[in-house]
Amino acid sequence: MSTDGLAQDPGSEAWALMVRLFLSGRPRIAAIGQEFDLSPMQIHALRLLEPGTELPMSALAESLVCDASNVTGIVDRLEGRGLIERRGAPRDRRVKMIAVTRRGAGVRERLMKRMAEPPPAIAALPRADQRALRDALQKALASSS
Amino acid sequence: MSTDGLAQDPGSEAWALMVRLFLSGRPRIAAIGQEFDLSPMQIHALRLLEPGTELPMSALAESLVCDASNVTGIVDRLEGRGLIERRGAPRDRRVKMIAVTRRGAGVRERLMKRMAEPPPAIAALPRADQRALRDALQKALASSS
DNA sequence: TATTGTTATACTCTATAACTATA
DNA sequence: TATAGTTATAGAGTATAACAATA
Repeated sequence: MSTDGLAQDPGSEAWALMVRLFLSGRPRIAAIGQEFDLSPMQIHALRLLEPGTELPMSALAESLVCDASNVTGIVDRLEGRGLIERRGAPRDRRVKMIAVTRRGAGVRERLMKRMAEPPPAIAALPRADQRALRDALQKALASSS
Repeated sequence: MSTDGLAQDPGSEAWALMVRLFLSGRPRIAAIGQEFDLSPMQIHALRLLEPGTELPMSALAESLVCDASNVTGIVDRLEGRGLIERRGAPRDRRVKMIAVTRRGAGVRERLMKRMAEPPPAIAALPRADQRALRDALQKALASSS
C-alpha cells in the first residue's frame, strides 16, 4: 500500500518539490512583470538580448521555443516601447538582427536584478543548506548543458 | 572586479540555477501538454482537482492565481471534453462545485505521472546529490508553506 | 527552389467592467 | 447591499498556412 503513488526516489521527490516551489512563486513573477509592465515572453526575450550583442529573429524564436510568426509580434511590442530595435544584417538582406537599445539595456538590468532575487523560501534557508542546494544544482546542470 | 554582477551569495546562486533548469525544461513541459492536448492552465486546473473532492470556482480561481472570469472559460473547455463537471452546491445556489469525471481522473493520473518524471539533469544525478537536493528543498518549503 | 520574416486566422489566457441570480 | 459566476471586450501568446523579398 503506497501513500499516493508518487515520489519514490529522491530525484523524483526533489523534482516534485521544485515544481511546488515554482508554482508557489507564480504570483511573485507576475508581480515583477507588472512592475515593469512586461509580459512573461517579453521578459524572456529581453533576458536573451545581452547588451552589445545581436540576435536574428530566427535565433530568438528558437530560444523562446515558439514559432517564428509569434516573434514578429513580441519584437513589435518591445520595439514599440523603444526597448529593442531591428537592424539589417550585413550579408543576408532577409534576416533582421535584434538588439536592445540603450534604454532597453537599462530596463533589462533592473529587471534582471529583481528576477535574480531568490524567493523567501530560499532566502530564509540557512547558508549551509543554500550551499548544498547550489552545489547539487551546479552538478546537475554541468552534466546536461 | 566582479564577473557578471550577479550571484554573490549561495542562495542567489541556487536560485539562478533553478531558473536555468526550469527555462531549459520548457520544451519538455510543452511537449507533455501536447501529448494530452492540454494547455498549461488546463494542466494546472486538472492537477488541483483530486478525484473524490470538489472545489468551488472561486477556490479554483484563487489557486490558479487568475481572475474568476478566466476560470469560466478554462472550466468550459475542460468540461466540453468531459474531463470535469460542474455540480450545484447544497447550501448556496450561487456557487458551482467542480470535480473531475471518471474519464478526467484517468487522464489526470497519466498526466501527473508524466509531469512527475524528473528531467534528465536531475535523473542523472548521483543518489547522494538527489537526496541533498531533496532535503534542502524540503526544508525550504517546510518553513514557507 | 529554399529560406527569413511577415501577415492572416483562429484559439487560449489575461484583466476589467458590466451583468445575473442568488444571498 | 454584497457575493458567485457569467458575459463582453480588448490585448497578448500560440500554431498553422499563405505570402513577399531575397538567396
